[in-house]
Amino acid sequence: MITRLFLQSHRVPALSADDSAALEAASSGTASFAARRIMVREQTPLDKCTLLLSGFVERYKDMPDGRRQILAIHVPGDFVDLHSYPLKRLEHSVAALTPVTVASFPHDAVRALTERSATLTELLWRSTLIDAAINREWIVSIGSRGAAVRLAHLFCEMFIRLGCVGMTRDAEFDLPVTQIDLADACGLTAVHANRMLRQLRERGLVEFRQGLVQILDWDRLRDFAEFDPAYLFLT
Amino acid sequence: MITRLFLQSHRVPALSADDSAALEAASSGTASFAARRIMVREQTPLDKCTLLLSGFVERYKDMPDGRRQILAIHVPGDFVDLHSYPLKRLEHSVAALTPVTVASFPHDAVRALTERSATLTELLWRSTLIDAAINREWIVSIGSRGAAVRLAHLFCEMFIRLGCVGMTRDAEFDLPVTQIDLADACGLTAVHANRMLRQLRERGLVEFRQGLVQILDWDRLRDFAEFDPAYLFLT
DNA sequence: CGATGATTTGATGGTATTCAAAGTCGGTGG
DNA sequence: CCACCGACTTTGAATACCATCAAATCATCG
Repeated sequence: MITRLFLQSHRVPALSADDSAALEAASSGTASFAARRIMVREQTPLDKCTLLLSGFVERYKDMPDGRRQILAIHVPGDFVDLHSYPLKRLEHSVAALTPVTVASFPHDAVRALTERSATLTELLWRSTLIDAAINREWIVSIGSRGAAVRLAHLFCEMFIRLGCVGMTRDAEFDLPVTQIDLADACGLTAVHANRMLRQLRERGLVEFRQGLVQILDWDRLRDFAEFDPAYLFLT
Repeated sequence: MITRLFLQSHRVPALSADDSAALEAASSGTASFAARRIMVREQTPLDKCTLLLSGFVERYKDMPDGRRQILAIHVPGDFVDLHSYPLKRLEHSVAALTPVTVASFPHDAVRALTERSATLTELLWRSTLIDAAINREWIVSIGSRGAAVRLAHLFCEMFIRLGCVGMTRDAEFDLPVTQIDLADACGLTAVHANRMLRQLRERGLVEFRQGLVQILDWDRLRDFAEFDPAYLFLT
């Protein structure tokens, strides 16, 4: 059941057995990547999409001056580059944050799915648009929230998204990234991210160390981060 | 020909006469909105999509503290909220920047289009994903470019996008927004945006006043803004 | 156990925000 | 037609926030 986590995180109420089987069968196989390995380089023509089965993946853009902006962090069950089907190439790169396993879905097979079922089409399309909604929430975060709030918001988002695929334990979860990664995602320097993380810890909101996030007070963290999960479209 | 500008800006090489006619016929009619009118309020259930025929539209989110983050600026030919078809509601609001005319496409009609043609499906899907790619470029801009560069980049983007629909004149174009809007789009205060606009003018790159953008030196502006139109997927 | 990459801390400077006020522009009504 | 009004633009001064530079400490791993 390669597509189990994908369907689980999208709370699909009713997908016919037929559609479900067709989606599962559309995969052409699985693959693995080592941690920190570049999986897709920007502008490379693509002919298949990648469903993340295990591990964490980032989408990012490198800037001419050496800066790096992370655009998305993907968790198991995410269709990392489903948008390559209509676009044929990506304008950003994709890399593994940890060792990962993925399933491949050839563009031809995706097209066949869309010809077969409008419901499947809507599900897949919807999945790419939830990614876009997350992109927009990051615009809000980076554009109009302070540094500490940005980090807190990211932790809230990951807590909810990982919870959907059963990857949280009570009030903690693994987020196997460095402070540099957090900084690159939030549009901060690593130094400043470090100071803000300390502040979040000292305020008793959330603690991050070595890829482990411990939520100290969910209610206060949520309020501090102005976090409203509506943009994740879980309902 | 309601869909003329949409098809023009997406450089569709070959859409069958049938598909083209079906798309055109999917519209349920047109409507108008006054400038600064809210067209869609966030979280309202939607049953139709909106194609912008004339005028400018913004997508934005209001923050609890009164700040406002603009997420996208739409020009004629843009399917402003096509993503409401798979999502059923929007996590942001939509408002007219100028007087606008739009064409409506009921979700049912869009679904019928996807059942009818995989090529049309791909075209519509692709259109929503180009919006997402623009969202991501804004993340890059806001997250890792300085204020003046952000503004310059936005002017470059609008110049190219408006050029696609024939709304530029030589080296100038109308961008009927206020400095406050520019600031809200770029994650700046209006005061700082004003200072940076002066800097851009004094550097001889681009001049903005009263909704008119005049490009003083395109090559230098493009370089200054680190602008690469690849993310617009025009080819 | 050195080497490498990540985290932490300090000092300093630059960028952008905030607060305040004056100036400009269009539009409206007397 | 002109005075007035509100919204936008522009400027100044003080401050806050975040970046930069530098160096020390801490992990982790070959």
